[in-house]
Amino acid sequence: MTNEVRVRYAPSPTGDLHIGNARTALFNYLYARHFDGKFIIRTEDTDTKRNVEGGEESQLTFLKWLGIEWDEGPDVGGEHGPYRQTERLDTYKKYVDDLLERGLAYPCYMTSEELEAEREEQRAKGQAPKYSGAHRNLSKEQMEAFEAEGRKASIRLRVPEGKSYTFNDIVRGDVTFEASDFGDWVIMKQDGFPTYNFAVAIDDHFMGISHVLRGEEHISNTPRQMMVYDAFDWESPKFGHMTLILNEERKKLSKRDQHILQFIEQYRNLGYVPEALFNFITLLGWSPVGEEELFTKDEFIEMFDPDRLSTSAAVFDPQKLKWMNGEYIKELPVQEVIDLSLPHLIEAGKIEEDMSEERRTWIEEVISLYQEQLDYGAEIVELTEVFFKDDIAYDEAAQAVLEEEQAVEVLQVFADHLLQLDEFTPEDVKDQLKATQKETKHRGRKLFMPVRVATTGQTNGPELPKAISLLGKDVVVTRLDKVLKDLE
RNA sequence: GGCCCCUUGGUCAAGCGGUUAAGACAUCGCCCUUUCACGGCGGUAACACGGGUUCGAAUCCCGUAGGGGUCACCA
Repeated sequence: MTNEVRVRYAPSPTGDLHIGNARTALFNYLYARHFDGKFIIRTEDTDTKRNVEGGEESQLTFLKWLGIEWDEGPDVGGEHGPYRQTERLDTYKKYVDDLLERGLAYPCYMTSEELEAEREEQRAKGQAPKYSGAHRNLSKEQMEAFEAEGRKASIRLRVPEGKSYTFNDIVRGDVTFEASDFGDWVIMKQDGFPTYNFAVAIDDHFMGISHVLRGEEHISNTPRQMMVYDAFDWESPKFGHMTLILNEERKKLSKRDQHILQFIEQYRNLGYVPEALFNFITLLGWSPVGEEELFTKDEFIEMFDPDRLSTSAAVFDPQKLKWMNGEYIKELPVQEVIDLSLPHLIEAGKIEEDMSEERRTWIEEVISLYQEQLDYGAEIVELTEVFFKDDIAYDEAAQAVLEEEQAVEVLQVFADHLLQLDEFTPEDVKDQLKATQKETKHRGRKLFMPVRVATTGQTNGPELPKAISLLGKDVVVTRLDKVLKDLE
């Protein structure tokens, strides 16, 4: 094996791509690309009960959507495959047998009930739950007796006594664990499938993985994996444990958190831009040199530096993601903003799916009116509300504007002018606004605000002449009349 | 509870022995714009605490406190 950088992302096909996993994938990807190495995907599907249909495909789909590509993996193959653990069972078996033969592992016949009882007892005594080693030295006769009972064995690794395991973590420096903190742990389950820690070590070795970058929750798995490398006298990869992503309660982001969207799919569905998500996630737990925050993927690859991985956990801030996405949307060609937003208006029933050419032009203009304020596609629905409502409600601020003394006069004059109009372009509307100004001597907010509020119901919104033009003469005149009537 | 990790504004974060302790989001104010939005400028706001080491500590060491992770035949 050379010094080539080979890193991997190893998803379980148990569900969709989660933000935390996406970040792990992202950093491994950046690591590989920055150092001209290879990025590998391996499916860890040994818990067949938890695997979900299409799980792997979904993971890969959203990785691609984020702009992450890989060099080897279950879909593209490679020299170190297969890349699904369930297709590597022979390999695990072979090495388990080897350990068994050398006495470094042994069969354990305890049932899950017995093990649970053991743990309960330890907990009751205030001890750390840990396998007691009850079946550590079973005689041949004892094993046969258990077999005769119909029990099936799992295979446990004999944890060396008195040994300590230190690894130099890429993000944290030296971390040490004592062997005595661990009981003999299962490397192969009763069903013949390897356990996570065993399979990972075997695979990482045979796939030539040079660096293992993963979440901090794996830090205490590292010594277990080191035990496997030791047992075969293999050199272990370098490890790096990235900080966790926390929710606003400062707890590890869990799939059960209702208030935070945490699947990449959800962001895609809401009309987020993949580049923005990539950008945002990369800045969660890593920071570049300078003060800039908006970067392209290539820029990230260029400047990526594992030394700048942060050591303390980061709270996920959806608000900042929203802002960042808005920054990307501002830079997008209008057509892309339309593509991102229009489906949401259709879905919300604001506009019919098969619309006329005229209607399509109209809605596209409405959407483009909001490009600079839009943070994500689905937001268009609430932003454009005034275009689809019959009745508009006036909140306190709006009401206050309408009650200003000049309001009635301004609205009356403006309405009269609009009535004269044949054409209703933004320019025409603007001209009438000017005419109203001349006639009433009101300008600035005294002029615009009552008009804005009366026509849109809001004290803020898009550029007024354009908005009024798009609203259409009938709607605008009706709204003005209604307000004037109410104010009498 | 054992073990491991972490601790700079509300949030993300820079800082790696000498700084007026950056920047961004959020928030507040002002300016620009005949309104709004965008944008620009500015304000409020932080080194968890206690001991050391040092001429000097946000930076190094040790404690304390707090937070988190993990202790499965899940991954």
